[in-house]
Amino acid sequence: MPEGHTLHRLALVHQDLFGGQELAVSSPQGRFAAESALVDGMRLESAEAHGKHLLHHYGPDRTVHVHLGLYGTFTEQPVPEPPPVGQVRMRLVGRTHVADLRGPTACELLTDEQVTALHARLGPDPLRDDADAERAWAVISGSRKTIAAQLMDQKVIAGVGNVYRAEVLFRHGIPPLTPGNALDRQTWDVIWADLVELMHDGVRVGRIDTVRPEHDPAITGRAPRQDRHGGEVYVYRRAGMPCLVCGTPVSMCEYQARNLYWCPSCQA
DNA sequence: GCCTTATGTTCAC
DNA sequence: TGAACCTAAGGCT
Repeated sequence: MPEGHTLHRLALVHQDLFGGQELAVSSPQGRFAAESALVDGMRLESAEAHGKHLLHHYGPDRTVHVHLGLYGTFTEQPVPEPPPVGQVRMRLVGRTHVADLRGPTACELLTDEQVTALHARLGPDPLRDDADAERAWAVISGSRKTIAAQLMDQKVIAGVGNVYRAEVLFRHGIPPLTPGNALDRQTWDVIWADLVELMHDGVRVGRIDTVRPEHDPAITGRAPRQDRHGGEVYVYRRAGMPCLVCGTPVSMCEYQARNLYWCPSCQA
């Protein structure tokens, strides 16, 4: 679930369901109890996302910061408020809906200064209007680190995760281990533009779909679709399965403690 | 039912 | 480099 598109979608949903309302904020599990008391009953002014970080702004020095990590979830349901099921770190209750947060890496109250610092340590986000792709290019093109490594570095570019990394590199035939300083400007422009489009699609649809219609296995019959990431993709988690474009088995290796997927033929 | 794995990050050594 | 965090889903028995 949680790459940048998930958090931006949550920000939109929360803005829609809770924005402008005074919320009952609690921590049924207890681990956020002391801090939730400091925003309980306050009006949610706005919700925003930057990369994989979600921010709920209640007022000066009253911003709740959430990072879902690998398996955190945020779920919404209509009122009335049901008894909490499992470990609910934070619960929001508004006029019409209840939202429960489970298993996050981070759920904490930030001062305005800390919010500023958070934004400052994150790179441009393809899903934000204020994103400056030039900043990311300056870092990438000036480094020998591979494009695969830099796409996952949140201070270089915010919101891209393992799925979008694998898919955007595949879609443009880029070998994952290409050093950043060996990429040409045009290739970077194409990567950025495609991330903007793919990730906006992800926000709209609520899952990651990257396969172009002409390669859709349901149409070409080349391979069964695999759904474990929630959408339809070219190479992510398809190791050993035939490439949807050329039929070569998809490669995988462990790279910097994450699985890296690519087509050895299309991305030679 | 049990085991493995995961779209992520931080911290200790 | 590896462990910790601590949840859910899928595959297996």
